[in-house]
Amino acid sequence: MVALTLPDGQVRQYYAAVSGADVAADIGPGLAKAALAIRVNGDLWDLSRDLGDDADIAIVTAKDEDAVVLDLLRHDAAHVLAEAAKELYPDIQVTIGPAISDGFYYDFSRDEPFTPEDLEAMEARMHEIVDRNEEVTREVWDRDAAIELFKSMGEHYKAEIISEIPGDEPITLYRQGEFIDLCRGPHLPSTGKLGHAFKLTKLAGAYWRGDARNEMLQRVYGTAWRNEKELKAYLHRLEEAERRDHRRLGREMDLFHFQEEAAGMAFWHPKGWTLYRTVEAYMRRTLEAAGYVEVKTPQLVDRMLWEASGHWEKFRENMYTSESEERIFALKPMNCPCHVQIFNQGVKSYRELPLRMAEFGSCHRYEPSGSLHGLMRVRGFVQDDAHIFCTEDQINSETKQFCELLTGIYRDFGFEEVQARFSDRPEVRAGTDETWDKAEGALRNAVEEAGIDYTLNPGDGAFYGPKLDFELTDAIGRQWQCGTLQVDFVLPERLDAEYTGEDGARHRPVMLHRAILGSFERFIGILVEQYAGGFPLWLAPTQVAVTTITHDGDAFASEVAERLKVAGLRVVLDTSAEKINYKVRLHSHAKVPAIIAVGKREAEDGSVSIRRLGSKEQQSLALDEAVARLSDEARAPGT
RNA sequence: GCCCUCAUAGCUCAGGGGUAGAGCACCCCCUUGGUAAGGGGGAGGCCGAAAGUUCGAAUCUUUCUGAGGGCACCA
Repeated sequence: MVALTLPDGQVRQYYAAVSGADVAADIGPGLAKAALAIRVNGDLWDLSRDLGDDADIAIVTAKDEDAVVLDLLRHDAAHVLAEAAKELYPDIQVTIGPAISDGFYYDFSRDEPFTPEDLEAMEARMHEIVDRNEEVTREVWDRDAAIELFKSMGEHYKAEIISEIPGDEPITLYRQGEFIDLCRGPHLPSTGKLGHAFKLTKLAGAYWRGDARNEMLQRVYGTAWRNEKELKAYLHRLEEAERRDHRRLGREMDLFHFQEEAAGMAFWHPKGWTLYRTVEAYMRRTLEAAGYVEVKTPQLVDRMLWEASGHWEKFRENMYTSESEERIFALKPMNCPCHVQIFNQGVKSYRELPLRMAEFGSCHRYEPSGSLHGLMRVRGFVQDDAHIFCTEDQINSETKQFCELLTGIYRDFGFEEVQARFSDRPEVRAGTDETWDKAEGALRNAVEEAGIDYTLNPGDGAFYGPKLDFELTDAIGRQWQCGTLQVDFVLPERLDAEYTGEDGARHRPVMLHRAILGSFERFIGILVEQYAGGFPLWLAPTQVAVTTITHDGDAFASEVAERLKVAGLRVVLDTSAEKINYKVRLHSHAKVPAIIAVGKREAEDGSVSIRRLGSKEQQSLALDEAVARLSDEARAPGT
């Protein structure tokens, strides 16, 4: 006899073996129809599986927790895709096909590449398979028999996967129609349950087992949802992301461009550079207020220094080099060794610590061509870098201060949500356990006291010290890793940094490597996407457009523009012979936050009509009042 | 770096073995119109680069470069 306890506490007793489907049917025909899977003592099972023992159970339907249902659905979609692919191209090998966020993929091995037409054909076949409503059955196989089966089908990848499944795990195969696949499950009871709210989205290459030394497989990506409405919402989300794409907006708003001759390095246009300088000025001000000193170090440094710092050995492949006077120089990929050189000038006393040394350091790194991505991944960039030289005892307070500085800065840029990832000691590391204890404890305390949510990343610290990585969340929920704080015991040693302590003896300082924006390029890319180009007044490259309705307003418009400029605002004056409708449209497209229109009326009474970006409303104000309000709003944080 | 796709005017794109086309943007003229496109005219391209096939290549082939989507990488 089996006793099954439902979520509401009700206990059902069965004398014969029952499956989840049986129980659902027993409870009611509606549930039987809606049932997708069953939860058995917390684990998700197929409906067809026999429930052997007493258990707490819950029938899973489409109404259940999003993540669970969507995962089931997407995993099934991957199987249906594989079935479709096998039907259409019998010569291919299937490998793996998991559910991922927003969808699923399946990796295939095939000599001939898939074409976009193949993608359409596979999608069409998937819909057919759903309509066939094939029953999905679970089978437990003997390991060797399963390996033989897949080998006989020419599915060598599958055979390889089976042979690596731990011995104590059962080998389960799922059959739907003619298609049989190795899978942990669970699956929906039949292919019809998938429904039609899915779409194949893209073709891509992917290495077998994610290793670049292996064969490149062909990956087919798709998205799958419970219903058409959700699918549409998802596609809409993609459009929204595309609308915000900084590469597109960068061109449309005339902020920057890239070209072949300098792949991965931005050409900043006047408007983009204005934005850049605004961000830079803000950072300079904020860092100075936080007790940093700013420095500037050389771009091109002899390899001797990189050898001493250890970069030459570890990162040489990614460094640009140049030769002259029979010496090899490298464009700096980081600023830290140079900062230590400044620290090392003269004799440092403990009284000078913590020494917070900042640089807007222009760095170059050779990034693989395939990884370049607009401003987000570039080869030439400027870090908002700084190194804090301090004692071990100061790690705690410096970290805490840093966390506060960072959240304040993110907030000023409109990012409220910050998450941290805390990476502690790796297996192979420098420094004593005692020092690591101290450093880890300091970082963890600080991030907690700063009220930042954090997750643990055990063993992922740098060999020279633990670190905190900071992620901010943007307006459409995407996360970007920008800030970092790394404790370093090694570099001061390698480059022989020291200070005289209270005891008169020489000591090694600890170095905290830290950045908040990460790189200006990337951060500005994120800002563009965050605001979809519609910047708050203080950041907008052009803050006010002064437009005229008729030429009667030209003289007054010039006066208005001049007044605004004197008040420190970035203004364009548009006295062209276009109609006001056209001008409003033009400057709205340019995402100018404030459009002022002046005509005869305004010229006569010395007022202006202001229209804010995104609003259809106009506000009529006296010129003085308008200048005061706009310049007040345009004031950058900290000024 | 690897796989797939792409590269035609400033932008978005059409065309396609017989030396190029639209809309917007740009310039000029007319229009002075009260809040998201008034009208007319003009200028603008060696069709990403190189080689090959061909009587003839923007079009076909190959290589290269760059871009897009992934994978790998990301001190």
